Amino acid sequence: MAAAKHSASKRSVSAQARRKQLIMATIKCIAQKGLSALTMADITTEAGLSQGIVNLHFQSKEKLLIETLRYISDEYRSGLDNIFHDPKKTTAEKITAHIRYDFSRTIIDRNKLAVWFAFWGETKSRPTYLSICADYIADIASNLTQLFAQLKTEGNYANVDPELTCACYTALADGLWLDLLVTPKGLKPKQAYNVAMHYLATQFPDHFQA
Amino acid sequence: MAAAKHSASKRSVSAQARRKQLIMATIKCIAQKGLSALTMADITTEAGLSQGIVNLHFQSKEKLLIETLRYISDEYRSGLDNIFHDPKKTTAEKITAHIRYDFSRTIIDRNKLAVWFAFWGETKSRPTYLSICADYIADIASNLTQLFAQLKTEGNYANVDPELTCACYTALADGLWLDLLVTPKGLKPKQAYNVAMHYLATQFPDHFQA
DNA sequence: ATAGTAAATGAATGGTTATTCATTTTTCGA
DNA sequence: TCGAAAAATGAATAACCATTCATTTACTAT
Repeated sequence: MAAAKHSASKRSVSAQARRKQLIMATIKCIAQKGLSALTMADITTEAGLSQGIVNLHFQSKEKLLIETLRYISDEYRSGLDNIFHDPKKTTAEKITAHIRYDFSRTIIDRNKLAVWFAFWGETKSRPTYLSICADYIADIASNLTQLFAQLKTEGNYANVDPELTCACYTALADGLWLDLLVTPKGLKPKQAYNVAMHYLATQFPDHFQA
Repeated sequence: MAAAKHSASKRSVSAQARRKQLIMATIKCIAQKGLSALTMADITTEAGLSQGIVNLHFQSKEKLLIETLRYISDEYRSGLDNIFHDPKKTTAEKITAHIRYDFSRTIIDRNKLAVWFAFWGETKSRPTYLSICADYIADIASNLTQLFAQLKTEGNYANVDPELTCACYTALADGLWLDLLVTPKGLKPKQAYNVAMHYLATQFPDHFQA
């Protein structure tokens, strides 16, 4: 009856979809107000739902925050896993895809960057946040080190230390993300990508260009 | 009278010293509890003073936080300024000193790192935090780029792009700080220093060793 | 259609916390 | 030594906010 029922308005949405809707609203609100000024009312208003909805679906604010961190963490990790396990790509192509991904629109969305750093800023005092972060970091470092080790063999790069290169690239990417967040007018995504490539070119000059 | 009057106990301290005492307590508390759970009571208890003291010296909690960010920001910047303006150092020595400083005990104190990242996580929503950060970042980048440009000339490094090298080193250092904060058991200060040196060695191999 | 169930609402509650300010303590010049 | 001014205190206040739950609304199976 009547006009079209557009979008996920009001009811008639699965519990999972509602949870995701709330997580999205949380990401937006953290970016807009910061973790420390964030209220339940902000989140539910942003989601266009009622006050009590978060407690209904997540029990508490703290649990919603943890699920939000887990959401962006899983999203990031799964994107990289797809690249790592893609049988159609060579080692060098996987590395290129990894870096492209690190500076793609999905990942360097400033709302999401704000969420990353908001949580990182609290890890020292919140063991749960820390363990979620430590978890995916170890996972990714292991894959990337392996890729660098393979390329070292394939390309006869005698002087490359895969672990060191991985530590350096990882730190560099984190730092570039920070720059993209705090100096959005100073550094553009494309430039950040170029900086990352510039470093890789120093390690694997036959495969990557600055 | 009786026994000795040790340390800055209770009264008889200049306004400036009291302000610094409160800033120090704030740094410790942010590291312990995080920005979002931080209360005035935490800070005043840590300082061993009364409830109302922060409002007396800083007017509000927000102003204390801003002064705290400014404090660590100024401390960091002034240390680098001394190095940059030291007439007894060659260009290469200044760069080495800069990196040593970036990974020295004063700077990578985990309490202070926690404060840096706590504020960075909020910069998107707090223009004041952002402007304090953006300010010192621009300052330091300008000095460091200049040092790299000089060394390029002095050492005939035709392929070095001083601005790119500065952007890369700066991001790398930020990322390594983050690692030191979130994975203290994974990365030690000395290793972080080595990673930074490893990058510089790719740019100025005759002056720095990986 | 309808009853029964699940989802959502939002006003009320209770705990927390920044800020205020009347009072107390300390300092210091005369 | 004394008195005025400055510094510090901490109990009281008022605002805020996460959570609860009785009630309402929507969905589904019969």
